[in-house]
Amino acid sequence: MAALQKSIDKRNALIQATIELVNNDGFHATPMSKIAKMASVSPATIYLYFDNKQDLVNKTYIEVKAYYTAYAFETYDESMPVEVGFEVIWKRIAQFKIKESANALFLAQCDNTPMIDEESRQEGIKHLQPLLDLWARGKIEGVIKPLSDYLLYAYAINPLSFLMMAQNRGSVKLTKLELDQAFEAAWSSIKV
Amino acid sequence: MAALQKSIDKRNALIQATIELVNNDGFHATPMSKIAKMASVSPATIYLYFDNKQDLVNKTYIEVKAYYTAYAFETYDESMPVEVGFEVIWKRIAQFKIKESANALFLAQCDNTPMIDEESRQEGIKHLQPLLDLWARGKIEGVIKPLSDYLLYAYAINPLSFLMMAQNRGSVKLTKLELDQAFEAAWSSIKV
DNA sequence: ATATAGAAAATGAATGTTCATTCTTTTTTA
DNA sequence: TAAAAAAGAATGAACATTCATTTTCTATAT
Repeated sequence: MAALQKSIDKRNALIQATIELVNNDGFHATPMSKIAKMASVSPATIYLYFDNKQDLVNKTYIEVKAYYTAYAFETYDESMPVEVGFEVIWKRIAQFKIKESANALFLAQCDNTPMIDEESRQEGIKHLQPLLDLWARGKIEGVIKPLSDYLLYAYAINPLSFLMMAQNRGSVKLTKLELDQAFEAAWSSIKV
Repeated sequence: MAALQKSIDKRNALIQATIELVNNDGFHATPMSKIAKMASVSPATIYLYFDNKQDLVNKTYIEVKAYYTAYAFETYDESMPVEVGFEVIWKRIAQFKIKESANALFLAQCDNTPMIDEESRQEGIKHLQPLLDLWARGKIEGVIKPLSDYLLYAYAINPLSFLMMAQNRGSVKLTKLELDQAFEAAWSSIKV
């Protein structure tokens, strides 16, 4: 038990170090030795937990993605009206991008580069299903425009990623007002 | 004259090879030797045209960005009404993402990773000024919502990048209809 | 027009470093 | 005390960059 606990701590430390270093320097500019040092572990120890560098980053991606989607749907309930459901999910996602910005930044980087295996990427997409179901219901009820899921995502959700990245770079500071405005813009673009 | 011409050809070949290889493998997974081979040139020759690898990718970025913005504003004229001007620019940008997808993909990758120097990134942003001016005019005339430029960009322009990347990955195929729908969504989110 | 010397451009082969991964030994755990 | 976990040092490959030569240009003298 104590041993297992210790192992989990080490694994977590490795995952955290990977996120932070990849965020700062990018995947290929991050040596295993640096990850090990930041996790207070020998380089060789990494290979007790992961097969190799690619496996480490794939598993980190999947783990962060799972955390993200759990966070996103935390307060959502399928019995909510479409409009309410969308607002609830959208605001949780926004909150995630703000409060968990390191995690969010890591996901954005993974989604925008060839650093992740296509297989792991697919794995990550599945998790958004409840949102797709909500949109399907919204289309049937005539509340949401009959657009493809990709279009809905591009206008309703993805802009948050862009804003988060800009904020993280220091180019912009998202106020409460701007966040409300962003939600309005998102809703305007997909509502009937 | 003939010599200069030859030099420009080699430089272009190097830039093209950089774009293609970085798109496929990412910056740090692209060795200089591979770039040289694709450009039919010796590795040493790269250093006659660029200081080092970072300089090569910075210059490639700035060059592609300049091409992009020239393309975007090609058919725009400041005397146009705001609504028309926006549509004209938006559609040119869409066209660029579709017809010049390799260039567009390269820019997206640069904008979403730490691979480019902050200085080169700043350099690239300036070029969008005519669009910002158009928005300023639109706000004064009460045609466009009084949102920050980052918000406007996030909802009016950036979704195109997302759609382009998804299309490039084969996840979606943008039809003429979907492009029109995308424009409608973009306009809905920023118009008063 | 042609030949040629000197400069510029280009090359392939080194160089030295960095890094992922493995090996052998030591430490910790049960 | 034996098995598991961890460590640090070693290994070998990959890579950015440089070096020593060779090739190509160009401008001038014949």
